Parts: sequence; structure tokens; C-alpha cells
Amino acid sequence: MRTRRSQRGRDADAAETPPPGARSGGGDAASGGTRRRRASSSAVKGKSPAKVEMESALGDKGKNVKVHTEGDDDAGMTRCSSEKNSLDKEDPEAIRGCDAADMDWEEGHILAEEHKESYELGETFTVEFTDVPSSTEKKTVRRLTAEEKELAELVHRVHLLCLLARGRVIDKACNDPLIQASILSVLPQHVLWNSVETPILKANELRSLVSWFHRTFCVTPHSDDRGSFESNLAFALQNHVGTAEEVCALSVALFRALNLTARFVTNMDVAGLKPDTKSMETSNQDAPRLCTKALPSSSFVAGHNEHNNLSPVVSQSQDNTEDSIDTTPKKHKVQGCKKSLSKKLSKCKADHGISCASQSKDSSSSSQYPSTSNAEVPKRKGDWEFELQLEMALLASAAEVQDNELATHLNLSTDSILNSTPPFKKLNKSAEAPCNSSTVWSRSGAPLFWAEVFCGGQASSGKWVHVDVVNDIIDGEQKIEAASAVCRKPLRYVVAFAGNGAKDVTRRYCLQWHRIVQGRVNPEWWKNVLAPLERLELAATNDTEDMELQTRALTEPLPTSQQAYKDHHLYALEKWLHKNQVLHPKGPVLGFCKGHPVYPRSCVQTLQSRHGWLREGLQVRENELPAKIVTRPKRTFNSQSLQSNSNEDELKPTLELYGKWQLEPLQLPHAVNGIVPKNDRGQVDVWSEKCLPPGTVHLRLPRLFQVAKRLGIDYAPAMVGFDYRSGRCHPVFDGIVVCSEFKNIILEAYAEEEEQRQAEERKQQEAQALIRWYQLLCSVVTRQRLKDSYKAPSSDHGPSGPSKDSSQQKSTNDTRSSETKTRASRLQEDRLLDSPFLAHEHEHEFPEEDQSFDEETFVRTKRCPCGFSIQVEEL
DNA sequence: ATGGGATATCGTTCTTTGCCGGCG
DNA sequence: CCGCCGGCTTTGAACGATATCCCA
Repeated sequence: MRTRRSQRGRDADAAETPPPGARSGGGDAASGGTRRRRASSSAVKGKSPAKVEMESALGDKGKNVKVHTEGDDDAGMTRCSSEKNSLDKEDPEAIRGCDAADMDWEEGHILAEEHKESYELGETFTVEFTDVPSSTEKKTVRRLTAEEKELAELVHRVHLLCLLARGRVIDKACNDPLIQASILSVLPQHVLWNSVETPILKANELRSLVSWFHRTFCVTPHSDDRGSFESNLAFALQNHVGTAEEVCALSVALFRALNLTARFVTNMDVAGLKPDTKSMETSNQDAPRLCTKALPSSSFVAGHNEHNNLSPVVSQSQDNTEDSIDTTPKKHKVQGCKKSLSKKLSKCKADHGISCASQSKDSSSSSQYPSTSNAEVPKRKGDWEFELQLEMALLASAAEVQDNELATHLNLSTDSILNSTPPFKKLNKSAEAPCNSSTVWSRSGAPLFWAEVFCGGQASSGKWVHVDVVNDIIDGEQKIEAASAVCRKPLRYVVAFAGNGAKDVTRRYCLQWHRIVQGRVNPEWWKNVLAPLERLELAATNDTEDMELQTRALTEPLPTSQQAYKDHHLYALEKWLHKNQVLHPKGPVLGFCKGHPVYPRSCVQTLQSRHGWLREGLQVRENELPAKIVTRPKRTFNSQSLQSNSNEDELKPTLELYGKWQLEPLQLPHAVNGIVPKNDRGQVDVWSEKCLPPGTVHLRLPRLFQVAKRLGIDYAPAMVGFDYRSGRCHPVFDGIVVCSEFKNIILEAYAEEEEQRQAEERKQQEAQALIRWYQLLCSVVTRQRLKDSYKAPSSDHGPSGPSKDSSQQKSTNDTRSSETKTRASRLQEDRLLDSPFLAHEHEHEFPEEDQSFDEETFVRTKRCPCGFSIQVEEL
């Protein structure tokens, strides 16, 4: 048999709603009409077998016939043709004959002879496409739409503003005198540096202070909100337990209480600028990571060195006896911790509605240690981190030591635990790996909050020093970027808060700016947001770090990856230049990347065609050779322009591009004797105000050309651009171009004419209003007259007004033989009288004795006892 | 694990100067 | 008769950006 295929582009249904199996034929993007199909097929890449059932015209007893088609046919087309077959089943011959010329026919094969017979007999058969989707094509490719991107950016911006506001709240709390005084009161004297010996503070002099802070305050993943951040801080201060944010804020308050210039700094954990496609699609896969996020991450860090417990109860019991060692058997504590962890895990999973096999495995592994050593299943990075954090949590809750000196004790105790739980051996090994700062952070969670203290005394020679009391790190600014990347909280916006203001100090912590710049919002917007806050911050800190940040911005090391040079803000590789870019001058070479010379980005010049520069009011100097010649996009000439346009330059397949250094200001012919220089179409192309011939002005007012025409002033329509409608491009005109000397005359005349026109318009409107009032009043009178004429008889039955019963109405009307009306007009009146518009409190009554009839004019006058009278013209 | 090249696909940019019939 | 206005199968091809895959 053969299946019918509609002509491409004719079958709108096929183009708009392809079946799941449809895919673009041949992948030729140039073929007309492929775009829409491509867009829809991209939703589900790959094919599912399409099955089409058809019923032949002649048969009535169904017998299925399978018809297999081969090759890469457009299933959507085939489907539509089969639909049509079923529609036109009354006369298959007619279908065959009617539009066969418009169809492409596609050969198919029938499997067996008997099937063919049954087809001829006209029975139901099935067309089944056997091109089963290959495993590689099954994967769904879901790309983000512009709308989703826009929404994500909006969320990103709002989140940024919220985080900025949050930072200011914290900064304000750090200035609270009560909090400052309180924290000062618990500070032991011995941790302070000798300010007499060293009047200028150096970073390492903060060491003992930071260590004391780190030992004294425990970090919890979350704390109860007590109404205000100040209250939260007070609570944290009282109990020596708080979130990383609160502990960090307390450190800032302490530094400020000690009269140091300090800022609260946060790496804003902001929602992504681009939607997270992975999280949108594969929530199941990411579920373990979600759980990881929900787990208390910050607490692990404190536990690394400190007596930090997951359970707040235990934590508090220790707070009271800070120097005592808990004598509870380790085993109990560890088991308690296991239970609480597994509880948290199951809660976390329940919260996220996750129920997949892998997770239940994770769950069991966390509660049943012997089963964890399932190393056959390859672990993902997230799982690995999760287990690592789990282990650290256990270590933290098992820890009984007070300070670093007892670390060996800690190792012993954890060893004993881990020895009893073989699955954790592997994890323990990794925990014993060389411990640099980034690995510490990777266990503890990303560094999100820290302080900056201004060290070195004078503003000119001083320096902001990174101080992280949560992790007991001083001057670790260079490690933050790597630590954040490991913890999947990449640096994007590091903002320092002081004096109720804020400042973006990302540059200080970011070594590879080009990596983070794609994740940041439009710099212009961000700059505008921060501008007022930066002024406040500057007033509070009086620092001069801008030079330092700028220097950092300009001295970024050369990236080692070639792709990093794509749109790098400082450096460029020739291979990554855009089509309309060129290196001018070609040098100096700053270095090499995989053998390719690296040039400064400032050497990259963007080129434009002659016409492109013309729009900017510039023209190419004489005798300048094009800086670059590129292939011109194939133009879609219509037949007419092909015929009329004999200019060979216009048809050249290449485009000559010129750089800024080859240009001069546009030189256009001057207006002479009040005549506007026009182009050969009798108009002036106004791409911008710079393109106006000298001595002319562009007046953008409607109907202005009529004024110019009336005054006999030379003018030219101003063509400001093109509009593409209905497949053609149309010039767009806006206003006129006239010589400057006529500007005022024209404008005055225009104003005068406009005034007249408006007066005329007003006059017309008033006249129109009069007419409409007259019509309205007439209709009111008519309505009332009709109402009266029909209400009078019904008033006999009571004051209920006109009856809605049409038969009754008719009978009453019949009694009034003197009034002859058509049935149609009566029905109309019924509607009018029923209208709520006519509802009044007083219903007029017109007794027969109060009516008079004028024989000459056939006008009956009816009078209501209330004094209202109405005249009815009787036909 | 990472970088680079190839490929696919989607969104954006560039292109760049009618015709005809109805109606006031 | 003249001028205005609105409706015409809806431009569509190239390019840039980005995601993904595969391989070294």
C-alpha cells in the first residue's frame, strides 16, 4: 500500500501538532517550515512507535493488518493522511482522485498476502512504525525558554535585594551598644593584644581572640526566631550557641566594641541567575543532596574541634559546665545521634516527597551501619559528600574533648566507633587525608559569613583582613573561592556591610573573575543598587580599598583553558573573536595559552559595515581598505528587487567591514536656499539625529506635512526605520525634515492649525453631544409613553405594574380596540417595560376619566393623579 | 576529573523602500 | 477622482549562546 503525504507547509495540523514520534526530516535547517517542527520535536528527543489504525471503506468486519514503513519518514505527515482517509471513507476513490497531484505518496509494505486481501475487503488494519527509539535518543532535552530565564533573573534580583536588606539588618545589630557591651563583658583579658606595645593592629595579633571566640561559641544549623535579630544575637550570646550568621555577627560586634573597624561580610547564597535545569528535571537524582542541605552542616565544623552537639539538649547541658567532661558512655551518645540523624533523614525525605530505591538504600545505610558498605554501586559526588558529612556529624556528637590538644583522644574514640562499624572505615580514611583549609570547609559547609577587620592603622597603608571565627581562620581570603566551589556555593557576590551600607568586595576573594561573571546580574543594575549603600559604607569605614580592588580586577592571571578566553574581560584569543571583531593593533602578546597568543581585550575592535557606521553618524574615510571582509548572509530578494536592483555591490556575497579608526564624522550635503537635500526617493533617512543634513531639523509631529505643504515650505518625509509586516519590509515614516530656518514658522502655524482643528473638533463633539442628548430625551419620552399606554389597564389588577404573562397582556391589549399596534412593537415594549431601567418607586396610573383624545392629531393625553402627564400618538 | 572539539538546538539579529481593494 | 487605510499564508536565514556528548 502507499500512505499519502501532504505537501510540506500545507498541512498546518501536521506542523503544529506533531505526534510524539515526529522529528524533523533530515535535519536540514535550511528547508522551509522546519523550524516549528524542530521546536516541537525538541521537547522529546527520540521516537516512539507510531501506530495508526485505519478502517477501509468497504469492510465492516475488522481484521487488523500491520503495515510497516521503513526509513525515516515523518510520522506526523503519515498520521494526518490516515486521518483524512478515515474521514473520507465514504468514497476512497474520490480521495485518490481529488488531490493526488498535491500529495507525495510513500511506499509501504504489507506483511502477508492475507492481509492484503483483508485490506481489499475493507477491514480495519493497523499501521505500525517500527523505528523503535534508540537508547541514545531517548534522553529528553529540555531547554529553557526566554520566559523562564527572565523569571529566574527576576527571582535572582529580588533575592539579591532581600539578602542586601538582611545584611543591613545584621550590620545594624552589630552596632547595638548593648550587644557590644555584653560580649565585651564575657571577653577574658588574656586574649587581647597589647595595644600599648603595638598600636597598629596586625592580623596575627587577632589569633588568640579568634581562637577564644571559636572555642566559646557553638554553631547550630538553625535557631529559633525571637522577634528581631538583636534578640537572636542576645540569646546566642547568652547561651554561646547560634547560627553561623549569628556567631559571625557577634564577632563583628566584638571587633567594633574593641574599637576596630570591622565589617560583616557575606557570600550571598543567592538563587541562580539562570534556572537550574537539573533540579527541574531530575529531582530524584538530586534528592540525596537536598537531604544533605537540610542536614546541620555548620555544626560539623564546630564539632571538628569543639564540644558541639547536634542535640540542643545535650548542647545546653554542656554549656552550663563548660570545663567539665561529659561522662556519658560514648556508645549511647553515638547511638542517640544515629537515631536523630536517621530521623532527620527520614523527615527530610518525607518533606521532599522522595521515594526511590536509591534513597531508601541511603536511609537504611544511615540507620543500619553494617549494610552501608555497598561499594558496588558507584557513588555520585553528592552521595559521597553526604556520607562524609554524616560521618562528621557522628564524630561531632561523639566528641568529648575540649580543645585541639585533645585531638588524639578524639581520633582514638572515633576510631573505636569506626572499628565497630566497618562500613565507615573508608570514610574515615578520607577524613584522615591531608587537611588543608578547603577540605575543612568542605566538611563544614561553604563559608558564607565572616568578618573583615581593618588592620595596619592608616587608611592608605591599611588592609582589610578576613577573619572567620566560625572556622577559626584568619587571613584566608585566597582560600575562600576554592572552598566555596567545593561546597557548591560558588562565589558570586561577596558583600561587606558597615555603617548601614554595603560594598561589593567580591574581587578580593575571587581569583578567576571570568568564572563567576556569567553568574552575576547585569553589572549596570547592580552598580545602581549598590551606589547609595556604598556611600554609607564609605562614610563608616573611610577606607581606600578601591585601588586595591581595581588592581585585582586588572591583574587577573591568564586562564589556562582556551574556553575561558571567550568574552574574557581582560584577555582575548584570536580564535574566539566574533565575526565582526578584529585585533587592532595586534599586540602586545601577553602570553600564550596552548600555543595561542593572548592579547589584551582592549585590542579587540568591533567592526561595522559602511551602512552600520552611517547609522551612528560616521562615515569611512576615503581610500580606507576594509579591515575585514566577511561573507554576507544570503539575502532573500524578491523578484522585483532582483530586477530593479542592478547595483552589483548590493549583490556581492561579501560584506566589507571597517573599524573605528577608519572613520570620520558624517559629511552630508548642506541645505541650500531652504531646500532640503533628499535622497533619490525624495525623502531623508533619519537613522539617528546625527544623520540629518546640516541646516535641517527633524520635526516629529503628526499632520505636519500638511502645514508645510500649505505654507509652501520645502520638506521631506523622515524615514526612521523599517517594519516587517506580511512578509515585506515597509519604511516607517515619522514626521518631516525641514530647513532649520522654517522650524519656528512651521511650528507656529502648526500650533495655530492644531488649535483650530481642536476647536473644530470640540465644536463637532458638542454638536454630537447635543444630538445625542436630544435622542436620549426623545427615547425617554417614548419609553414613558409606551409604558403608560400598557400600564393603565394592568393597574386595574393592582399596583403590581405590567404583568409578565404575555397571554394576559395580550388579552388586556385586545380590550383596547382604539389602539392598534403591531405585535412586534408590543413585544418590544414588553421588554422595555420589564427592564429594570424603568423601575421606579411610584407607578403612574392613568385612569380612563383623566384621558383626553385629540381627533385631529390622534394624540391621546393621559394624566396620572400625581400630576405627570404623557401624550400618546395613536395609530 | 577536566578540557577541548563536535554537534544540536534555541533565541536573537539582521534584512532593509508594495499592492490592492474598500471607503470616505 | 483622490487619498487614506487595512489586509495580505504569517520573513527567514544566519548567527550566537549554550547544553551535551565523546574523547584524549
